[in-house]
Amino acid sequence: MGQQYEQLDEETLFIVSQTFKALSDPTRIRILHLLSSGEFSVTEIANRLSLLQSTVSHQLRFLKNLRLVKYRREGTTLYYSHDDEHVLHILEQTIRHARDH
Amino acid sequence: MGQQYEQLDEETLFIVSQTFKALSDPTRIRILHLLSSGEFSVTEIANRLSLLQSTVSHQLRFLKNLRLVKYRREGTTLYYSHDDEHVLHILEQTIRHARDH
DNA sequence: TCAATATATGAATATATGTTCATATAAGTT
DNA sequence: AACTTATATGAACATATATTCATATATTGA
Repeated sequence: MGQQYEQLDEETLFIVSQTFKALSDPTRIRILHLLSSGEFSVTEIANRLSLLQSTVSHQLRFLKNLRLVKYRREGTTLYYSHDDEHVLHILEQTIRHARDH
Repeated sequence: MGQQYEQLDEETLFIVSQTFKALSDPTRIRILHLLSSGEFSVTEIANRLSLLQSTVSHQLRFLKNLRLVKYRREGTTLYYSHDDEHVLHILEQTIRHARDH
């Protein structure tokens, strides 16, 4: 096996580092992990994870900029859900790996 | 499909965030990506990636603390190589994914 | 032991980042 | 329009982080 080494161009490097940066913060991990099980409003997320509404909102913006989450509106409520299967897969995979010590 | 949601304990959260933090920096990504193709000394890594020896050494220490790399000594030279197949797999997987836009 | 080479380390600095507080915006209801 | 509820935003702050410079350590060979 062993894939071949190929120089990383600036753009790829940027995308990859941004992707992992999104997954490097405990709060964002918790939010994404929660969203892996369904759709939740900002308030619901804050309540379930014992976080301030502002904190959740800021982090959701971060995740939305990277297109890792999306939302739909229902009245004044915004329901957030995940929007990147690949990244979610990597997260869940790593969580399982971490749990096995 | 759809795996079940399960609360993340502190330890798992820490391990997962640390792992992704290691992959969130462009310099560390470049080092790990280079090491995916073989064994290199600190000086070789610095030359190939146009980095200061000190920078490489600091980042290698970071990666070594997380057991993502290891080294063997030959005289005064330390040859570093990767030491975590799982993390390397995730990195290469994400690089390929990023390259497809 | 001295010199040369390879690597590690610590301090300093600049920058990035996460959270909090206060407040703004937006939609719905009366 | 006023009020309520849900969410977003901006500033301020504290902390974390990456890089650089100068220097220390370690190994080898003369």
